[in-house]
Amino acid sequence: MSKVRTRFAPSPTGRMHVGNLRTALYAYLVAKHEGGDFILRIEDTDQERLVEGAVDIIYRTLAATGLIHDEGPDKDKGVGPYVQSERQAQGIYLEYAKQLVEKGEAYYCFCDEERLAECKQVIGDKEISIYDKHCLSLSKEEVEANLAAGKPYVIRQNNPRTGTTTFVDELYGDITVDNAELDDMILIKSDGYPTYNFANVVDDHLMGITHVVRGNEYISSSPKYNRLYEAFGWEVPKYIHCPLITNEEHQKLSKRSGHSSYEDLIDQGFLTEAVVNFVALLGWSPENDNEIFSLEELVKEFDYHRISKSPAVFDITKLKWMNGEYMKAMDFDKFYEMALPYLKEYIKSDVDLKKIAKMVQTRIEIFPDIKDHVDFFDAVPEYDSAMYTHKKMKTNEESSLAVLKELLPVLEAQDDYSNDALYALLSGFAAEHEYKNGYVLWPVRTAVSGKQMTPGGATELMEILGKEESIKRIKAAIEKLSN
RNA sequence: GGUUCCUUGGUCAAGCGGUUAAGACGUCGCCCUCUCACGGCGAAAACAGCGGUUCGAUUCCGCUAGGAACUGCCA
Repeated sequence: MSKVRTRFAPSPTGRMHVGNLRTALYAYLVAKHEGGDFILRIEDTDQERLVEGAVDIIYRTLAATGLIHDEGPDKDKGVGPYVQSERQAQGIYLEYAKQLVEKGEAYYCFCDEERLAECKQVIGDKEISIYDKHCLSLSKEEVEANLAAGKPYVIRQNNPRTGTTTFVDELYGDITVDNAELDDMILIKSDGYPTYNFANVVDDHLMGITHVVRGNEYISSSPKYNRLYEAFGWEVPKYIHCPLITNEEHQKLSKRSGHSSYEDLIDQGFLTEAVVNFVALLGWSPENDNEIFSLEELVKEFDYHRISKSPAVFDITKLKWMNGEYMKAMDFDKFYEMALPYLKEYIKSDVDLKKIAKMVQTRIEIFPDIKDHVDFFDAVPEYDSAMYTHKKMKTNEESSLAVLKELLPVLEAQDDYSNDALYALLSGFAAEHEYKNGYVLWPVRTAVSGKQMTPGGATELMEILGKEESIKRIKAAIEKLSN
């Protein structure tokens, strides 16, 4: 058994789509589970779709997610270059295409747009075109003459019209199609660049890729790739086609969903580890029912035979839950560091942000959730006094006013505003008056926060607010309730 | 339209001929509790339909329906 080699071969066209991220993850895991190599190859053969900076995004994303490649443009281990435009410049693809022409497996095509338009037909609302092998009949002399005249050309694969072609997918098994379905796809474009279809096969072979991990959308063109391998006499790699990731409407995840890329998710306050974990489980499940996996654990557990065949909906709600799990499990210092920018954005007053971070850590799923938890620290928001009425606490506006009035001098006399001291004070006060704790703590918490729910209890909040601010807020509440 | 693939609760999914059809998210209820959250316990919720094969089908086969992908000088 030779060493497993997989590759991730993205096009530098923008952000990292979550489908691509998962493909990269699976390719990485297939290799690493077997102690193999993971290779990065940049497929920039479409010069028109290139986006500046997109290659950097690819590098950054792989580094951030921990999908470290063993070989790539920046780490040549002898089968480079790892960027297709550079390989093109070396003439690699044209050379191999010519070999195919020699064998009669491919041919030059000089058809222009006008000629090609004749092959098009509209069925329903779709336009389809099947090339009619028009240029296959050109004699060698005619081809030479056209070439010499500098006529633009493409090189097409010459597929048979009869018989069938079968390829094997590790997950889907044997897939057979009629050769009549196989269009004579273009191998070399008129600008001299290879198409994905051709460059992929040539490079995967030249780079010694043993397992081709890619999206499901390539499954229908795989028979044509197989014919290429056979035409060259090359060994066909193992294919692993991953199921699609869809939106809630069961359609291809698009930019419009707002969370279609890894970078979108990070912008929205998700943690890299959670995104990787979540995406791993979209189309794959472990033998046990564990759901929280670090990348290292995934490497150990990942058996690609357990990848499922049906498409999976990207459920942002479950991702949020998972993110929350990572938030809670995170080392506090690290959490504090990451939460700080958010805390500072929503809290301008001089309070102990570390304490607030601690309160908030078990209550948020993504960082932006912090806002709703802390927006009362700077100032009590406008609120309805009806909030003082709480059935379970047996409180209402009148009882709250009475309690707060009674409590005010007690709180003014208190100097130790630590949570423990305050709690002892208030529960002592309640016991003394034969009140239930909630009967006094509910109005205090409401007075001090103006909110239905807060990241901590009344006394915890007062510890952070401090004596002066707490008293001020209680007084304001008495004022409000008195009107 | 053609080709190929897919089909277990709302979602992710286990299952690979005999099960009370796991587990998770979400939802709902209860407990804990100075609110909320965390945590604990529990509930509702699924084999697309129809035919075969079989002593026995969620599991195998076929058909139907639904969905998706491909059908580019994009990948």
